[in-house]
Amino acid sequence: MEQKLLLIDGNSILNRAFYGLPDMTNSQGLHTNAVLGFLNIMFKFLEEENPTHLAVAFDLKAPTFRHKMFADYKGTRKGMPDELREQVPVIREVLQAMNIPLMMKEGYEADDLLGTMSVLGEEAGFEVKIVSGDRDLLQLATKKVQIRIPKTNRAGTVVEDYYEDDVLEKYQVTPKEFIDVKALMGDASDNIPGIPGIGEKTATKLIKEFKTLENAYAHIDEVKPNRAKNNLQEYYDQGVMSKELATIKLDSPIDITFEEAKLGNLYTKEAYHMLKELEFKAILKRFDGEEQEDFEVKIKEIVDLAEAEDIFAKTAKKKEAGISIYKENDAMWVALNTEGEEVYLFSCEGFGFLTEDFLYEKVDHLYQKMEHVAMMEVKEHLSHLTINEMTKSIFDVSLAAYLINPLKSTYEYDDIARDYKSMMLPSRKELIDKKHPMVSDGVLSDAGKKIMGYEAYVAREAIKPLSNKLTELEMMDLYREIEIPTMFALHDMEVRGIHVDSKALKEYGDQLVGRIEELQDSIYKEAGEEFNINSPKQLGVVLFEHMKLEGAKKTKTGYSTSVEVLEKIEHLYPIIPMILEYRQLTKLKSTYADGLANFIQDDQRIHGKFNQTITATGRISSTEPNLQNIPIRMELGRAIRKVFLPEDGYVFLDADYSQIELRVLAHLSEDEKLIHAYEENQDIHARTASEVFGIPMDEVTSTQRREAKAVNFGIIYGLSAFGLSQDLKISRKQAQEYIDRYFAMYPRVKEFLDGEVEKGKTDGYVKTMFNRIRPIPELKSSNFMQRNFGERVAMNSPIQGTAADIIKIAMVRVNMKLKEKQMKSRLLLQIHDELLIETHVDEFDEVKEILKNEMMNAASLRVPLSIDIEQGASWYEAK
DNA sequence: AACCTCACG
DNA sequence: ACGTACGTGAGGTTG
Repeated sequence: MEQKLLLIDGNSILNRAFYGLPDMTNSQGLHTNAVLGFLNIMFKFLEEENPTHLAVAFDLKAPTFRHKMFADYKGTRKGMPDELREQVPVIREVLQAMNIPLMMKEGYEADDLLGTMSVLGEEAGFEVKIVSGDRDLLQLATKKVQIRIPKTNRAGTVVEDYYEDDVLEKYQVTPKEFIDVKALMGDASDNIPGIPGIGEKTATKLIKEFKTLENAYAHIDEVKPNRAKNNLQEYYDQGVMSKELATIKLDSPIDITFEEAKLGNLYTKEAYHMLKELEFKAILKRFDGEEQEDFEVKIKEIVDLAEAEDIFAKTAKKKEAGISIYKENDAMWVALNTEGEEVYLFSCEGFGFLTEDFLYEKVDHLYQKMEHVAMMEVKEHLSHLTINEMTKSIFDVSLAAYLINPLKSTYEYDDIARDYKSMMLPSRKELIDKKHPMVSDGVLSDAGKKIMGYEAYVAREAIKPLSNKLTELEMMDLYREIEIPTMFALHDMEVRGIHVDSKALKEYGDQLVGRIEELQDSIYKEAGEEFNINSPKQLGVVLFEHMKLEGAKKTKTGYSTSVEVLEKIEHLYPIIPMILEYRQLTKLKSTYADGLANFIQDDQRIHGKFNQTITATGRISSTEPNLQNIPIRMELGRAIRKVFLPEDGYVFLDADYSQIELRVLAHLSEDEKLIHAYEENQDIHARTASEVFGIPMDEVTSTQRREAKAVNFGIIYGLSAFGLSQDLKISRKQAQEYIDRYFAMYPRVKEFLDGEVEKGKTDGYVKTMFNRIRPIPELKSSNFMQRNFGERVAMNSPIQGTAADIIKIAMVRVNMKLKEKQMKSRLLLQIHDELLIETHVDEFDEVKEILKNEMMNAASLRVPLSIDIEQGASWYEAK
């Protein structure tokens, strides 16, 4: 069998992988995307080529000949970003752990080592494949040496392959001549100067004609065009030097032998442990069973009533337990862990002796007796438990983990185990698929048992590390006093739901359809063709190519057809306002009219979900459906609020904070002017206008007030001149002037914002008034944009987050007050700075008092909190 | 699944 | 020179 040698251009592939994959870190904060990408590419080629030998070449860090020589020639070679730099030693170690030989030599580039090795390999009778992201290596192609260049585009990875003939076909020169082409045209990225004025076209033409640089010079009189001739004459020395630089050395010292490069067992213990630390789960799967030392819990199944009683009785005497509850249809399971790896699994599948009520009662009892009962997502189980805001033993693992790092997308047991116990467990997603469901035929599957076992075990194991971390970050009060009670308020809102008049909603939708069809016809007529107006792609082509409208702006994939673009040309073409209206109406129809209708339950109410572990700032999020983005700004959309109705005998009371974020800013910054303005209950936007424009309050025009309002908003968002200029449609210079003047008038605000950015940089996170943290990894990024973003986040998060804390407190207190007093009125919705109460008519005044009281006193700030309350027979009227 | 667009605070 | 306002969720199209 023929021997095959696979050579990998380490730096080049690592580089490709780094830029090809989104930023990624393991739980230690080590960047890992380049290493993962590299390994994936390597495995892909190993599988495709099935080589007998393998080696990877790297540049050594020391500056090499080429770069030293031209370090000043064309600026400096771009240093690699830190996020990539830290991954270089990692991939080397991983490869070494896999027994893959590395070729590295001071004074030689990876290119030179690859070139030399490929020549040696070919001479020794190998078929040679070189994998690189770099076209420079094409000069190494022969009939036996193939250069393979993987390219990532959308769709996946495509590989360009080059034997000698392929180079000739694509570039019209042989691999050796390719060097001369490069000597003429130069290569900025490689600091090869080339000959000025000669680009790829001319270079190729000259080399096709003269074969080499030297020969072209020898026949300088025949060189055309004139510019090339003159420059070649003048810069010939530079050309010779460029050729030298462009030539890959084929006589470099090679430290490894073919014997060493022989492909052996990649899947070593060391490699396994390294990959585990890198948290490359998918790659770990390649390792054989022996290496898969997956941690397993010992599950003991209990179906006997007496035994169950006994276990729960004994458990109740202990301090801590971890529990997992799973329900599907009529069956229900409970996993319980109190120590070690032993997990009891109680099931009431079908006709067991254990019942659902029994198990919930037992769990409830544990909450009364034990110090800590740990579970994930406790809110999902509250309907069956009697625990309440006062229950001290509730330990919600998901909530605790969210507070410690609110940036994660999931808080499942495997995430918790990895982050707080350094354990790599198979995830729910890995254990469950279509072939392996959680439950089949009413019986909990092996995968299901495993998952529940892990959940109970991890929940208990996580109590200490999570508590310690919360204490260390001084977030225990936030957890106990705000988040746990908030969980109950959210659960109450989910259970209550909000009444929607489905008939009125249907009528609203029907009324839209008529107008949508009219608009569609007019648009087709205007465009002179029929197309899918909902497709931005088709719409862009119709508007800016077929109809040749001006004002086209491109996005990555085509033309932008966003409102900002269309509004600019709204008055020039009749089709544009039609499209804008069409967009508006179809949005209302699909997302709201039809969308909401799908969620109306048998009780004629929509029971949306309120999520507590989603946002980075501590806000609540709303899904299935989203009840926090029901239209209000435009009248037509706002009308949909007429279908949200209180029950008979009730009215809506809607209370919202007035400018809570600006008030928070006044408090946090301690700016006396701002504080004073709020103490005096002044019109804050007019006041800002007066300060910024240097005019008396009563001379502020409406335009000036509007602009000042935008500045105030901008401050909260982490102001940029660009953003403000966009919003106000003024020049960036003008916007910058507003900002400068604002900060001159409110110096403490400036100090505060700068201070937050500083804190973010030193601590890695910023905090709210109630110690909620928001980590900002972007502040450490080497990417300008990312860092900028991080700075804005550092300015915004303490403000938005503190406001979120305050309304959570108010929400909890209002909800508890209504429950304590056993009132009929109930809290239905929270929309960031607003609470909606379905208020019994007999309780109207009392509820209003409660709202005022609890909302205004939720936090004590340097400025008063102020609220607006409205009432109505529908949400529309109450706003 | 990614992108665009747009609804809200 | 870079290309941006902060925080969300959903529907439609397209690959």
